Amino acid sequence: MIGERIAEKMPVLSPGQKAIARFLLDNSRDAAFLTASQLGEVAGVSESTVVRFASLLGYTGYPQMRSAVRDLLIERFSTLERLRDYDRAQEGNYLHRAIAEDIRTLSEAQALVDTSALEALGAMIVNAEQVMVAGHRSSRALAHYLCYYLSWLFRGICLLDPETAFEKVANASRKSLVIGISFPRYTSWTLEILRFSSQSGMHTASITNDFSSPLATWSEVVVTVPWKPLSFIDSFTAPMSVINCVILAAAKQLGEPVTEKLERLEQIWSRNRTYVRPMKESYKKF
Amino acid sequence: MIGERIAEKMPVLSPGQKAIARFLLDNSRDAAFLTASQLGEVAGVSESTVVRFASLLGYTGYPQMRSAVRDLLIERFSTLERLRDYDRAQEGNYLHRAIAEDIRTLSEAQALVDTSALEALGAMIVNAEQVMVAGHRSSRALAHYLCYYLSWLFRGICLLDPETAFEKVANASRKSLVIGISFPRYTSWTLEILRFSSQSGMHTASITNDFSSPLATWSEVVVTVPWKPLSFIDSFTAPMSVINCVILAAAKQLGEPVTEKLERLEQIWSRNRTYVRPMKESYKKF
DNA sequence: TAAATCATGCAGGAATTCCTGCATGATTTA
DNA sequence: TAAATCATGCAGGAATTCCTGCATGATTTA
Repeated sequence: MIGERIAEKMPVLSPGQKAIARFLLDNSRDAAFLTASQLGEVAGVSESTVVRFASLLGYTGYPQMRSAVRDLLIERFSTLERLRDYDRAQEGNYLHRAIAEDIRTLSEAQALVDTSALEALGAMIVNAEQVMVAGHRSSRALAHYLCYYLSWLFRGICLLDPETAFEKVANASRKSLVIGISFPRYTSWTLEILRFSSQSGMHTASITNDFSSPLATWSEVVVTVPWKPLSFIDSFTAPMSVINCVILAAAKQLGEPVTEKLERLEQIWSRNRTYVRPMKESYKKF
Repeated sequence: MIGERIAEKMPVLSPGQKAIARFLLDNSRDAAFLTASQLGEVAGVSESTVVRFASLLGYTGYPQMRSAVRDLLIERFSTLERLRDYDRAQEGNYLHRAIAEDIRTLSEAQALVDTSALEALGAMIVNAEQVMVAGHRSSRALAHYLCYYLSWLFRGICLLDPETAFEKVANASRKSLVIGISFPRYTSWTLEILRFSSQSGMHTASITNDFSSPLATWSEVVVTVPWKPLSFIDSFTAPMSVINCVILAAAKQLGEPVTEKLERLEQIWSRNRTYVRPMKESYKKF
């Protein structure tokens, strides 16, 4: 596979060669048909550089590299054809089917998603003094994700953990919001937190699979997500997508300040080197 | 379109030309890549006949005809891709569109998913003495999810955290596996962990967006997931689905013991009241 | 700051691919 | 049956594409 060869050599590639690599990875469909000089042109380097790139990857020449790209393209093409012909679900191995199942659930989620509930939740988040998110076991991943992005935009975002959850809720203002995330089989912990919060007079919301969920009883706003387990796994693909929607809805309610906040974060990140530096410098490192 | 040109000329074609025409129509996928003499060979005629066939169809030369075949192929390819995309993107509000975008990315993931890489990763997990997962910031949600389910089936699963990550890796056996999860813009921390692990002689793998990812450099196995940000959010819907696949692949490699382990877990959960008791009883409670 | 190393483009020759005149044998027409 | 027409392959030249030595300027190292 050419992708692997590129990955392997990535650190030793020169800027021009990286340009070629990126073009190949992003546009393999078109690259499969280009001559060395054409590829050079679109990548902004000379024909020579392209040819040398091919031999650097271990091909005996440019034509051999192009064949590799072609094989890749043909394979993708056949996969697509096969998937179409045999209607997603049937064909492919168990991994393809697993993703197909997620796609189906997600389509359902799209059809069923309750926009007004999402926007209501968005508004609650914006107006809350503090937002606490409760999710346990597998749902904790979702809770973490939600908290992570909300904390880009809001203050007082907090991921509840079993050790201190009740204390945190007990000490929070009445104007705070507690969001519970749980899917069958619902964890007792999340339910207890939500009940306690609701009974303490706080605002509550839940992200769960259905209105019949026990969480719904203690929630002012319920965002439902169709949910289908995959073998023994819960498959949180659809909930993940809907949580994106929650974040977007909250951001939209917040309005203007979002851009400003994001810009400030950008500066902070670059000052603190949170992310890998862009290409050219990381190249130096190796 | 070339098909029409062929249809038009069909009655006046000689036997050799008909052989070419038939090959082109039946195998346009492969024909798009052949030279005149190669096409002649597979069709059982000489190069000359192929070239003359091209001009008979009204092309100025063989390369022009091949371009037409290529355009056809590319168009079919894009159509297939578009079909998968359900084109719901248009309708609905921004929340519907956000989910539609996720669906599209997921379809792409399904087409591109590298089954062999997933299974290789599954095997690595099964054979590792310990499995440590590194994910930071938004990717931490994914790392948590992966760890959570792996710990149902395997011992020695561990979610690395910034405080003790290097110490844990340094003390782990060489037979352990470190899995890095990161997407653009890659977090430095995850990269460092992976590099350190790889240089310490441990097994490494990564779940990332592309072979050109810096993580790929330090990974024996790379599982790629197409990844598209949604506004300012990363949208980990597709990665979430692929992580399900990783878990499934590992479970499948483990084989028989899975059922047994799950049954034991069931007993433990019910003994510890981890989950809310089934309907009837929980209903009484309220 | 100077020397060394490296990436890159250009140029020109090598290799490949394409095109076409001519010869040959098959098929059709008279 | 004989002449004419046609399809086809071969051969060799034209065009395109690929490859590599050399020079240049950038970057790194000492």
